[in-house]
Amino acid sequence: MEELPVQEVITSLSDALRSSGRALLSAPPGSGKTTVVPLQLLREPWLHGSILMLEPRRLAARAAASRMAWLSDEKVGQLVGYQVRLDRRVSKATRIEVVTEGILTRRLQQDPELQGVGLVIFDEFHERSLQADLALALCLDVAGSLREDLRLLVMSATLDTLSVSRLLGDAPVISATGKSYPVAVNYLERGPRERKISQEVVRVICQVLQKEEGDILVFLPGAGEIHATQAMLSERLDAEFLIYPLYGNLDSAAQDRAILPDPKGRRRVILATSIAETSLTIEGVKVVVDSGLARQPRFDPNTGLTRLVTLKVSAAAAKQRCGRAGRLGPGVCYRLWTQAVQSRLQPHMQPEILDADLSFLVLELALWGVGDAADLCWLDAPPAGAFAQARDLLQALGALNKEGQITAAGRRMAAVPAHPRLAHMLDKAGHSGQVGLAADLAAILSERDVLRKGPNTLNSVDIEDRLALLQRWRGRGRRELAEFGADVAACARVVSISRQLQKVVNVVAQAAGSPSRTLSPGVLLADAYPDRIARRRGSEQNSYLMSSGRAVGIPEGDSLSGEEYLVIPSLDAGRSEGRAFLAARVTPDQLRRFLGSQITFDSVITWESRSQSVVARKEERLGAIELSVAPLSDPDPAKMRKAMLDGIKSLGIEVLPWGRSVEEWRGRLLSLRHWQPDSFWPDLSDETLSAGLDAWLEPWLQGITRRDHLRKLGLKSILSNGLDWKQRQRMDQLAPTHVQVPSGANKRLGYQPGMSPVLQVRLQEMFGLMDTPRVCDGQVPVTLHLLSPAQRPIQITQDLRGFWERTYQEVRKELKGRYPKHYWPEDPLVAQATTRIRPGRGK
DNA sequence: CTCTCCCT
Repeated sequence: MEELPVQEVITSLSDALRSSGRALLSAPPGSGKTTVVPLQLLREPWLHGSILMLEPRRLAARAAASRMAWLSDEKVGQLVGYQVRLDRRVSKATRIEVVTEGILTRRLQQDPELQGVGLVIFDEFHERSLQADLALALCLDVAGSLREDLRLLVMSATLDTLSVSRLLGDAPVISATGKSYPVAVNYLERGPRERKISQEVVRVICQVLQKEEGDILVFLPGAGEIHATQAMLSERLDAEFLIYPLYGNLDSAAQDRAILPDPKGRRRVILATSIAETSLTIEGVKVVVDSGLARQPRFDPNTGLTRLVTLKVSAAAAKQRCGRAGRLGPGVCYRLWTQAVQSRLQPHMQPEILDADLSFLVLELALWGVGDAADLCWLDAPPAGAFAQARDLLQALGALNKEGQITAAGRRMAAVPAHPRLAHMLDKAGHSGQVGLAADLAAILSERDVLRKGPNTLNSVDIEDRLALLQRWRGRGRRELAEFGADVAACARVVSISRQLQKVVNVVAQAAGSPSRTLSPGVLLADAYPDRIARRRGSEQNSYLMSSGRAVGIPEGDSLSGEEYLVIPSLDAGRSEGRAFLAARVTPDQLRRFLGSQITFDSVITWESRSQSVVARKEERLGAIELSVAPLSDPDPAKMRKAMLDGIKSLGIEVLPWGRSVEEWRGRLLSLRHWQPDSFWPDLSDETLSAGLDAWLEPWLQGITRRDHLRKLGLKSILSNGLDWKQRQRMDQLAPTHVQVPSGANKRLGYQPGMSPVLQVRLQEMFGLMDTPRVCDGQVPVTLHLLSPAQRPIQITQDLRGFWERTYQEVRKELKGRYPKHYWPEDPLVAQATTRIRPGRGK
């Protein structure tokens, strides 16, 4: 104990704590701070009461307690004790108690004064877990008001010491050195054709095995990369090398195999996630190969879901990984990135509080009496978006009232050691006598999956398969459990957790009640996860839409494949489609019976472009999913007309029955509007009609529900509806449909908006007329298209008089040659107009 | 060839 480097700073640390009550100890791994500091400080005369030390992991808490007990020549539970979930070793004699983070929060909530405690130590604070940040905020609150004599010590390996010191009220910073061996760092470039990280890692491992001695620890981001690397590596390496995967979801027997050195002394390659960074220590490692990647959860407050992202590690994490090669003697570290990249790494990983589901934290704060996070002091305050999402969820679960204050149900939920959703489920189950099943479900969802995953195991996300394993565990089939693909250690843990939950709920529940009804797992879970009830999407076998509107897939060939309705409590949000990890069947009838208040009935009246018609249906919905559809018996006529209008808008006004006569009528009107802009002529242009559809067309759409029905519309009478009798008279007068020509025939005028109307007429029919006919009270001359007897155009003019005077004689010569039998008088103005070959003769 | 880690 005397040799440890932290000994040198104990005196100054003690002085700092005595005088200012707060201190920050910065010491790298191997300094001995976790065991030396509590034991030494316990002897200080200024300390009144016991020491409470916080560890981020159960394993670390137990290990620290037993090491300290051993150093003080005692058994654990005497002077030094510990408490983690489901395991408590303390006695009246205990003066140093090591606890995990959740335990400290519980204790603070039950006894905010922390009676009998003189010093709280936060170990490994640089990991910045959500729980540790919360615990420190609560302790600062206590030490600032109720217990001004409570001393606080924050210990960390690498940390932004300045900001922590400021948070602690400018507490003194004490630094100690570590005791570890030097590790030589090598930076490597990625090979040109190595597209996958596993290819690169395999190449480096093969080189390193030849160059260096000792076991190799390889850091990879996740299980996928580990398995890919393992497959490639086992092809390349002889059997004399041992390859072990190591990650959290691996069962504990496999984890143990990876941690301990080979008794026969064969060389080992351990392919690990960041679990080997701090949580597990592997004996005999001399070489570290670091991919530089880590997977981290990202919580999205908009969806209430978490997804995993692969990120570059922080400089601090890379240093920590490196250090794993220098525990026994000098080591080597190979980094699969360049020095240029190294200089751009983030100094620290994002603290959990900035990227996590905050529902648990917000419930704890409400129980503490704090509705606004700003009432406490934080190193990084909880983000407003996630905070608001958590408050909304807790309100929906009945844990908070509208003002954000904790309710009676919220108090009961806070006492349940599980996620607030699961606590809510347990609380409700407590009243319906279904605690056993609810506790099993909550335990399954809180702990590692009891079903092992691998090539030869059951392919299932069905939570009922897990319940069946627990049944077997409790019954006589425990021995064969492994054959059914069970992770035996995980089963044991889940069963213990379930027992603890049942106990808590039965104590807390107001009326434990007799089993009033038998609820299915799906029903219980639907109540806790109403936003994750899912319906299969159409013809897809494995794709679902959740009530929240998000898409989720289940694995192909899963035992739940093809199920119509599921509740999906556990999933990865993914980018566009999520992936389900655990799900339960549910039926629409169950949803109606137990989630009735969340089901809505919508009358949907809408244009459906597929059938080109208005559809009116009654939809029974749970959020984004549709439980049933039926035709609407008495749809609101106004909404029907509106939907038809939407259809017409989407198709464009071309779909209306524009016949020739409507177009002609509109041409006349638009022409008048052009000639008399200040008069009352309405604007019936395409643009204006399209823009004003709702006003002019809507009243006429009664009973019109399909595109075909539009033929029935009398468009001309609809459009002329805006003109009164007098205006119509005036229109006929100013823009007549026909004019009479000298031959006596009535000729149609062709109106184009903005242009003079066109009169097409054979030249012979115009003999005797001196001037161009005019419309619009004589303001607008028509445009004459003078035609030959064969209706070929001869001349276009608005000046008939000029034509007679200047052009006629020339035209006459030509026509005479081509139509010799026809009548071509020398003086057209005195000649008689005719519709025939010559005037006065028969046909 | 699929899920990082941790906690009441």
